[in-house]
Amino acid sequence: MKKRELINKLAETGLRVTPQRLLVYEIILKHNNHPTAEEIMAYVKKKFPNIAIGTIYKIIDSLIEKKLITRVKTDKDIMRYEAVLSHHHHLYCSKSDIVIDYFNQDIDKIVTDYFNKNKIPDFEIEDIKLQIIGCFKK
Amino acid sequence: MKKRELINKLAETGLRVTPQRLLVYEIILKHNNHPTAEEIMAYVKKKFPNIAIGTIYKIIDSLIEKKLITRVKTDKDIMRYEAVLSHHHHLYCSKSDIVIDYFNQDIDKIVTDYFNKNKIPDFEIEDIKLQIIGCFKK
DNA sequence: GTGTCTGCAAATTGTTTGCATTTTC
DNA sequence: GAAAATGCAAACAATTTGCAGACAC
Repeated sequence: MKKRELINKLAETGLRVTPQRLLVYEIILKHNNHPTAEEIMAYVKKKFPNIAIGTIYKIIDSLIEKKLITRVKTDKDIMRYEAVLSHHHHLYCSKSDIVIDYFNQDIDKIVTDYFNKNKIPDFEIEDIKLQIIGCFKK
Repeated sequence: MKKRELINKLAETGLRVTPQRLLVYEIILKHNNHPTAEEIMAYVKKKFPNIAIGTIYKIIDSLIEKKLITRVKTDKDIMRYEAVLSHHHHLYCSKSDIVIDYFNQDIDKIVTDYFNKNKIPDFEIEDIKLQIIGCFKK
């Protein structure tokens, strides 16, 4: 995605396009390791050494509110973030805290079809994500 | 589950059966709302007014280590806990921080069969859980 | 120029740690 | 009696808040 597009996406939401906010958005979008707030901070600091961690959190909150990014839940007690692109699942490494994106439209369809035929009583499904826990073979 | 069984389960793990630990285990087991540490604390305090929050965390850690309970992460940055019974999934309410257990062996089988036939390259699957996000119809 | 955003520091929240005392086995 | 668990307080880590000055629109 070009920088111009990012700027437009930000502007569309009504958020002001500040260089810090743009950079944070860019990092979360391009970094495919689901960075934590501290990791984002470290990157931003290279360009803006005076950035405050509070500002990072405020920017993150504003992006979540405008649905440009989402939180990722891991077992550990730290939040990670990702930019929502297309629908996907997560591979969780049971040995480390690593989370990898997993795209698979076949399984999406299988699961969606199943729940279309078999509704959960009194519950309106908005989204279904798979947490695939395991480990990487070396 | 009878109290006697709980005591046995605890004793089997090698953990010492103290009244505080037994009570915490009982609460997590019977409370089906995935209580937080603070919620557990509030319950335990009725019987042991001097209980310390640090003790609650130590007990929780010991139960997790012995695999009697597991962590559940929600959108908010708070840990919740549950006693692992049989394999199940979670319904996440998108409006509140509520998490409900969801048991369904049909979908378990469908998903497992799929991944038995379609392996993920370089990844050894240990478990698959569905995060079903949506909201409850009133 | 107005209202939003940043940077800074202090406050808050959830969790962990160290140690003396008590309890389980 | 030895090892482990509790209670308490202090430490820590992640996140939030309040506010003055700076910046986007």
